[in-house]
Amino acid sequence: MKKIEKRSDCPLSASLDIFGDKWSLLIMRDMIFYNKSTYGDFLKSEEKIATNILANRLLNLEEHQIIQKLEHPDSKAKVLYKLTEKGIDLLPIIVEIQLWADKYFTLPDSIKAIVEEGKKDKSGFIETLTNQLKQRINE
Amino acid sequence: MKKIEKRSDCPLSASLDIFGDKWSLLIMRDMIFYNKSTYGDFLKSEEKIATNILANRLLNLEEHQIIQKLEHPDSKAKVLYKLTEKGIDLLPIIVEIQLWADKYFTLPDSIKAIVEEGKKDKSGFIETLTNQLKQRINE
DNA sequence: AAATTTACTTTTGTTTTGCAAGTGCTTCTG
DNA sequence: CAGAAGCACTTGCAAAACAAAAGTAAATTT
Repeated sequence: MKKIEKRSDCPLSASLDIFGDKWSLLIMRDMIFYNKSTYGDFLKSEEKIATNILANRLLNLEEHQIIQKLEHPDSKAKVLYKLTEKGIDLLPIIVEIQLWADKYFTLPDSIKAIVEEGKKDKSGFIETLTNQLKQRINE
Repeated sequence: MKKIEKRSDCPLSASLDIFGDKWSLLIMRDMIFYNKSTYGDFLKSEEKIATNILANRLLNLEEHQIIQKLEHPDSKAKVLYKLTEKGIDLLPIIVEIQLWADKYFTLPDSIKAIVEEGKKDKSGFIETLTNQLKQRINE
């Protein structure tokens, strides 16, 4: 899809080449925290991603093996998007962003609860959730 | 500069609205790890950011109080860009991205060393560097 | 005082994004 | 079992963001 031109050897730069945009990590959030797994699920998110952008991002994430595309058990019309281990390992990054936001913004109560969990015992929270998610890979 | 349209109340989304692009965190990396502080410094980076984009990003980071613009002690022709506490607190995010990259990419030796430090004792590494950087705010 | 450095701005494309509509394959409904 | 609806995209087009190059203006160096 997009030309892959590595800007430098810097690991940060290389990572941003993959998910350094306004949408990719939101898709990951939806998969990790809200268990979303279909195209339609992602479209329903609060941020209202455009359908072409969503298709583009899903393809990109798949190409980088952060998600995988599988047959949906319930219907042939559906596609099941599933996290890979590489994708699950983005969780610590997302949590750190949330904690930063918690420090400097006012969060809505609905979200506050989950961020609070990560704040109390960060590595425990990440480890537990990561293990849960990795379990699901082989289901 | 840019219209600020918060896409949602999600802390992740709000954070990505600020630094969710391919350049902002690289500028932060340059300030945090390489002690860069002037426009010219940032332009010299390996990734070759365009001057207009750099100006735009610096303004954006300043507007969000992630960096501050000060008089350069050495010359009136120079501008000194300095991290704020809010900016320094992005360090854990950057470190997590580097650790993720370390797990899934091959890093060049030059960078490997510093990432290795963060890997051995993540929170110690972050805390030490954060303290150093926060010291410098009041200099 | 001329050349250079520094921090931008402007101009001119190119690329990406976002919206709306359309496509083609399933699956449900009467 | 035909038509409607659901689902995962694709396409077309205008608007916005981005990128490369050149230009500007103040400060500093030579």
